[in-house]
Amino acid sequence: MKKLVIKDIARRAGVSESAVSKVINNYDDISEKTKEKIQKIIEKLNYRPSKSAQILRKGKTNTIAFMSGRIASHFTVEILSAIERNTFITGKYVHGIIPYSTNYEKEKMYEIFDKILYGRETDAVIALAMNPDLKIITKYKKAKVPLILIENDMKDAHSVNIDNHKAGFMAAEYLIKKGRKKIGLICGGLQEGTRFGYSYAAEQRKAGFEAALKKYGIKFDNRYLELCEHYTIEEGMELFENFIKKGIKLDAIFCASGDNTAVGVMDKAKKYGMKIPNDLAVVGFDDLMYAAFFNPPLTTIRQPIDKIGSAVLNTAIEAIDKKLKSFKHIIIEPELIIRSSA
Amino acid sequence: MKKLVIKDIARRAGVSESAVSKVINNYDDISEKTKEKIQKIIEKLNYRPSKSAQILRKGKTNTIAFMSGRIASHFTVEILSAIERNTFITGKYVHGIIPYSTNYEKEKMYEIFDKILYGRETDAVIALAMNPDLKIITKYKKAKVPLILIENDMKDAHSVNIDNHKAGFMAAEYLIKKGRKKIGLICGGLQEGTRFGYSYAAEQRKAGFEAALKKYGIKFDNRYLELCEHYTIEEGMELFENFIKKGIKLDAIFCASGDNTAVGVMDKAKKYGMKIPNDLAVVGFDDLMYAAFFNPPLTTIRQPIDKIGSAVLNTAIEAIDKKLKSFKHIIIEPELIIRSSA
DNA sequence: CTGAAAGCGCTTACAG
DNA sequence: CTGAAAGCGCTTACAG
Repeated sequence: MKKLVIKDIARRAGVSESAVSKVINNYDDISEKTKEKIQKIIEKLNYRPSKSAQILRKGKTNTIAFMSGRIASHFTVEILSAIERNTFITGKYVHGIIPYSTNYEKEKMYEIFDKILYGRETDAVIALAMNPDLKIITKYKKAKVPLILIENDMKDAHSVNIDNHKAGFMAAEYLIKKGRKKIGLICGGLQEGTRFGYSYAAEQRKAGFEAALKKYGIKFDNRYLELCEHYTIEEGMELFENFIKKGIKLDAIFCASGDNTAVGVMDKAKKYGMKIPNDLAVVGFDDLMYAAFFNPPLTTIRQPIDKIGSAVLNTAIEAIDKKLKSFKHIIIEPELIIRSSA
Repeated sequence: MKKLVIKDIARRAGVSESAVSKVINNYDDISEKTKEKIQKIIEKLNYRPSKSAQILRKGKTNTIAFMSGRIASHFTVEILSAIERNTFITGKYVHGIIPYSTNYEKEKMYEIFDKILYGRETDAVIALAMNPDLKIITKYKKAKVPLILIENDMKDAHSVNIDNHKAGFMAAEYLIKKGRKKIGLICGGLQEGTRFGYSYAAEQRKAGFEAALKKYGIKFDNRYLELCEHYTIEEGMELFENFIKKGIKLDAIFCASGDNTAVGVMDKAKKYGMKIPNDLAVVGFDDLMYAAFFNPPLTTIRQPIDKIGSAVLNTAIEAIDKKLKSFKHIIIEPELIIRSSA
């Protein structure tokens, strides 16, 4: 089966390739009659223009990169899916979102940033929980390739975040008002040198958490902090045991690192004979779709995923279309979802 | 910032574009000396070849399509992620897997199949739980674009499946041996006309389920069957209530439609005051990463996702490299994971 | 080992 | 309104 090219259509229709191209691209400097004739042949032969040829010629890929540590993370997926839903709504970049995962490796992250930029692979980049240095930001700015950060905020790039400070504050304040005194914090992205590096969002959550403690006159004991790296259920279990090993008896834990961690914490705490929330109150982060079905149902901070998704995609589209004079920094309100775990 | 092209590199190195191309493509008919000189300049200027130009010229996209109803489904994600992990292992098609979602619409599915094929968008297509007609299969075969089906099986396409018949059998037999007599079945993909259409995998699961019943002399009452369409937790709740409404009192339910359904069923059953597993045993399907943390922990059929992922990717790669003389039909063993819900 | 030339399949000014 | 021509940025025979 020979591949169909524009010349084949032109020949059969008895017109020029330009004419066919005009039909493909919906230009209007073409007569209705010719247009119809060409359309019929295109449909009959099921012709579609070669994507790569179009990209090469137009210099526009109609494609947006979505970078994350890995797509398998359920939070990542919910974000990606929200973006996808919004492509259907706007009709733009449908099937044009390409996932790139850094495998949580910093080097790979830089490689991908470079590859996309210099290889002109996509029209824009959406980066979830990525913490590139200023050099990357500047390169993208200079090359005028829009970069939209989620869970990060830098002056010379667009960004969409929830109010992480407020989220941390809300969680802590809720626990304090419930009478909890010894509140542990599990948080990722607080240390530069590690595999997972620094996260702006995490820092904000911690700051908000501490602000609430301070407001109510509670001093934050640094031993009440455990650092998260992998964001898995298993790590939540380990981290809970770290508190035990340190001989610390908490009456609450705020898992700023996400619901996965909270699931692990609850599971392990129960194995130590603790009742949740009586002996230990647990608050998660994200509100995964399963949060209401864990044992007990998880109290958590909801990230309004769909709002984030639409803000991100719209910003990307506007930036690609050069409708943005300056960098957008969108803040979305988090929400405390109260269930049974706290 | 002017975009760097091969000519720039050639000029700076004082060589021809061909020479640069040879370095990019790792050809060896070039002297070490020239090669090094060119490499240095490429590195210094951070040059990357234009992907679309390469694709256009080489006729190979280095890209594989991954089709599914939507990527947001957690099962889909786990499969996609397994494929992704395997791209890192093989070093092939890294960041070359492009998700296409049909939004569960049959028409969109056909549109995507055509678009990919005629627009030469990818080198191969992996289709999860898609049920295209013979015409599509034949078109792909003729065009020699490899098509790998997951959760479906057709003569003229590659496929990777678990043994769904056995899975259905295992689930039913386990419940019967536990003394359950009135076993309900929730299953998707059994009806052509609907939005979600027919699924080969679902049919097999049901057949296996019925085979076990038959073996133990239990007659399957058709009122014990509820049809699933959306595979969500909420639908699981509804479907459970359908049994109640029909006045049917079951002592077990096998959710062949997946763990999500099982979660919904358990939740609603508890609201009706039933104890799980005492009053109602529930078996799910998939073994999602959260399955052990629901209330109670879910007994379920595990799909060995990573095995599926590597089988799928390897088949795709082999097929693209034309190493396959005939269509591969890979069957992977399912596994019954016993926890507390049954 | 090196490079000039053709061409992949389109789109875009431009002339008519 | 129509079409001839140039060119997007590469790679691939091929001649030397």
